[in-house]
Amino acid sequence: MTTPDRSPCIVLDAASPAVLGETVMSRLQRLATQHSPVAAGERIYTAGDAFTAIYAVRFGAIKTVVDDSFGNEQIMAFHLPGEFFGLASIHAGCHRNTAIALQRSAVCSLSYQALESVADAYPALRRQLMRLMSGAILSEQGAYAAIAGHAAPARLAFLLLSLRLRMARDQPPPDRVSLPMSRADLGNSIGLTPETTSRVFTQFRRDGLIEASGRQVRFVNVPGLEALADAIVGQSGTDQVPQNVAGTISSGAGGVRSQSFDEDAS
Amino acid sequence: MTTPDRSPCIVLDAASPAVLGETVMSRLQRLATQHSPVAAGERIYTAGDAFTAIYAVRFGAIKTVVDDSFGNEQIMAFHLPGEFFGLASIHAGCHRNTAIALQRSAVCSLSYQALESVADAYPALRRQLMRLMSGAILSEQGAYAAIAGHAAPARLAFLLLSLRLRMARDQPPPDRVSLPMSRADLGNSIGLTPETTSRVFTQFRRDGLIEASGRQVRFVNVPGLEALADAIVGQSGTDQVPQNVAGTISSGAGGVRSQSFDEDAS
DNA sequence: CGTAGGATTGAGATCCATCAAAATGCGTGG
DNA sequence: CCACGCATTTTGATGGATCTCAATCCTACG
Repeated sequence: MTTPDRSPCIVLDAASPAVLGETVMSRLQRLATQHSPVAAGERIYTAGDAFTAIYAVRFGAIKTVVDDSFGNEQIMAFHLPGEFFGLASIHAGCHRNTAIALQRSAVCSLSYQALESVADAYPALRRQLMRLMSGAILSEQGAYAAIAGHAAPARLAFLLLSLRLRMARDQPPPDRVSLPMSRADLGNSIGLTPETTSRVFTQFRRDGLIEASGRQVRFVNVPGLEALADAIVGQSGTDQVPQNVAGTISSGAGGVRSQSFDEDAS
Repeated sequence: MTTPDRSPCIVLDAASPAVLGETVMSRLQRLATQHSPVAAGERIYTAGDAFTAIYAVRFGAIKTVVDDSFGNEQIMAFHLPGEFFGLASIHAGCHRNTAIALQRSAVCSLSYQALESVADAYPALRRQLMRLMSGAILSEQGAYAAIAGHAAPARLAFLLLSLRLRMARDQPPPDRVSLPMSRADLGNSIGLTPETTSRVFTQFRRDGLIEASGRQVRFVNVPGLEALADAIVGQSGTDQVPQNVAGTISSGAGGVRSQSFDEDAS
């Protein structure tokens, strides 16, 4: 599974040398391990495994899940290309969730021990790591607010809009997206049954909000969806970048963007 | 509000000098600012404020909330003595939630800039900070799993058990606890209305799981509550420390323990 | 072409929010 | 010490939203 790293990890490509410097970048690239693609359904790591590295998605899509006593799976988050996962496991020293590929996917891993060494030497990297972790907390909070005390349409609208923004890494938000996950997974992640999820989909279709056939979704009326999701996101509706902070965009819910290593305006 | 720091912050007291060393400890204590107690309902910080420091609870109890478009408040988490809050705001550079005292409380703040400086000099502190952040992600995940697709009794049982463990910082779990928050807040944090929350309380009373009068709660049948909450926590029921990692315990949901600065077995 | 898994739709039951009202607790002031 | 007023808690009745069970349809894939 651990192949020699030919092409540099896309995640590290995304990181701006302007922020971290060429030296840090090259050191980071050396400690990144490319993994060969895995098929849909394959596990990247399993709950209970020793924690040794954090992961980033190169292509495909990953879900992180936990299982309850009865074996029911609860999806914690989806992780799209350029996003990190496995950060929650630093604390415990072993993985607290299981990472499963939703489709043919490839990830790269950053040895946490090595990452610590490099970070010891480069404060700038350390700060980016802190921001990355903080962004993960923020994402969780957004997802939490999304499902706590909100109706099914609001939850689904929120999730779809979030996925739409995250699927286009830098491009303007696309009209059409190809969802990497089933209706069941989509619903599970926001606390809905597959049936209810499907029903809300057809309702959205009837209301002219989207066109959907299978996993292909076309966003027809984005403002309409946003009106539904606004009950969740709050903060005056527009989820704009706060101010002129050395900042990046944080999607309301979902994965942790590697963009956190970026610096767009500086 | 910012008074000279007389007594060392309880949070830093909890940090083990054995891990960080006396030098780091004294530097940390110097950058910690004690704040005078605030009354119930007072805000520690408000969403939109510039982010300058992370906070820890000395005594009392804090809730962090976000407001949706309609002004409805959604409680993200409760923070009990010894726990940190405000970590989600590192990413954005400004606070993304509002921290409100549930009762007369005191907090201390750690200037983030100063914290970074000290962390630059002391790798051990940096690692503890990373574990602290990771623990926050873990807590959010636990809370998320708790409310996603679970019935009201399971959610409330989970929350009560979590609060019970966290109210006793090191002592064995107490039979009786005095909840710092109203039924409404209790319910809001797990996506329930005050009425439903009250009903589940009476149901728990009828079933002999707890005795409750006002905010005083006596845990009569802990295994019974755990059976309800087990549908959430999963992981083979017992939430034990993973292995012989340089690890600490992470309560399933809620705040971030300052215990993260501790090292019990090493 | 046939099968299997996913998606959709339907009917019924259940859970929870809502609206409404009564009861309890608590601080204040008489 | 008691009475009052307000907030919180509790309880009830009702309706709506979502889950469950079940069947059908669709699509992808062998």
